[in-house]
Amino acid sequence: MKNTSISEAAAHFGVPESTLRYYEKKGLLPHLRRDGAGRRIFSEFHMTLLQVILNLKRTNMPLDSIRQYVVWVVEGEDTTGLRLDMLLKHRQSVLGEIAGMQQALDGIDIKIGRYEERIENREKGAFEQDDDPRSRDQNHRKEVRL
Amino acid sequence: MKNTSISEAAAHFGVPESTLRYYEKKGLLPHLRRDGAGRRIFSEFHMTLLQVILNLKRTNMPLDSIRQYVVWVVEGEDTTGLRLDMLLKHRQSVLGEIAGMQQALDGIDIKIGRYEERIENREKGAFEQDDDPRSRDQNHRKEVRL
DNA sequence: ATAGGTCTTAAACCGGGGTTTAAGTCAAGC
DNA sequence: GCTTGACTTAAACCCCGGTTTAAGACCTAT
Repeated sequence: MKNTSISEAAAHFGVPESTLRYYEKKGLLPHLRRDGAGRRIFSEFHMTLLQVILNLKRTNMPLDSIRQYVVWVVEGEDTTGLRLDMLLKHRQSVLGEIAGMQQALDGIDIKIGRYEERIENREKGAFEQDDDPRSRDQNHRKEVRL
Repeated sequence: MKNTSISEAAAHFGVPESTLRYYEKKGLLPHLRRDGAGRRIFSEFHMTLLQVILNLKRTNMPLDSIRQYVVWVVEGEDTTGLRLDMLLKHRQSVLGEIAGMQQALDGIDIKIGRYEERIENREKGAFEQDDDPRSRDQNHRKEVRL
C-alpha cells in the first residue's frame, strides 16, 4: 500500500528520474497512476516490476523486449508460458555472454602477465642493452611491441 | 610476414570489413600500410593487435579507451606501466560487471522458478477456481501478477 | 574489351538508450 | 502573497558504435 513518488523510486533504485519517465513513455511502466497534481505514484506492483526491469536491463535485454515482457504481464496468466520461455532464452543468452566475457578476460590476463613480467625484468637491474654496439642496427625499424 | 587483406582479416575475426575501416579511421589500427592499389595490408602485428582490440571490446571497453591503449603501444616501452595500469583497472571493472550480471541473473532465475511452479500447478489438474461463486467478487480489480 | 568481383573514399544515416531543455503548474513555508 | 522546490510535458539533443550509400578505381577470367 506504499505510494512512492518518482524521486523516492529513483533514489531507491539509484536511477535518474528522467529514466523512469522515459521508461513509462516506452511502455515499461503500464498503468502508472497520478495524484491530484498529476504526479506519478509508484505502487508496490510498480516497484516490484521495476526491480525486474532493472534485472533484465542489467543483463542487457533490449528495452523493446522488456516492453514485450511487461505487455505479457499485463495480459495476465495466459501468458505465463510465453514469459517463462522468454526468460529461459534470455538466461541462456546471458550465460553465453558471460562466458564470452570470461574468455576475452583470459586473453587480457595473459597480456597483464606479460606486462608485469616486463616491468619486473626492467626493475631487476636490466641495464639498457641498446648501448651495446652489437645490437645497434638489429632493431632498426622501430619495433613496436604489444 | 603474412600480408593479410581486409577481407581475410574480416573473415578471420568474424567482423564486417566496414568495421575494420571504421577502426582504422578511429585510430585503433595505426600505421596500416597499403599495397600498390591503395588496399589495406594487415601485418602480423595488426592481426595480433586486432585480437587484443576485440578482447577489449568484448569486455565493453569504449573505443576511445582502446584508442588510448593503442597510442601507448605505439609510443613504446616507456608506456608499459600505463598500459598495465589500464588493463588492471579494466579487469576489475569487468569482474564487477560480471558479478552484477550474475546477481541480476539470480533474480531472474527466481522468477523462472515461480513461473515453472505455476505452470506445474496448472497442469496438475488445478481446475479453474473462477467458476466458484464464492470467489466471484474477491479479485474484482483485475489482479496483475508478475 | 567487357563483365564481375574487390577494393577505395567521404559522408550520410541508423538504433539504442537515455539526458537536457524550455515552459509551465502546484503546494508549502515564511 | 511570494518565493522555493518538486513536479509536469513535449521536443530537442547527445553519445556510441557502427552501417550504408554513392561514386569510382582496379585486377582477373572469358
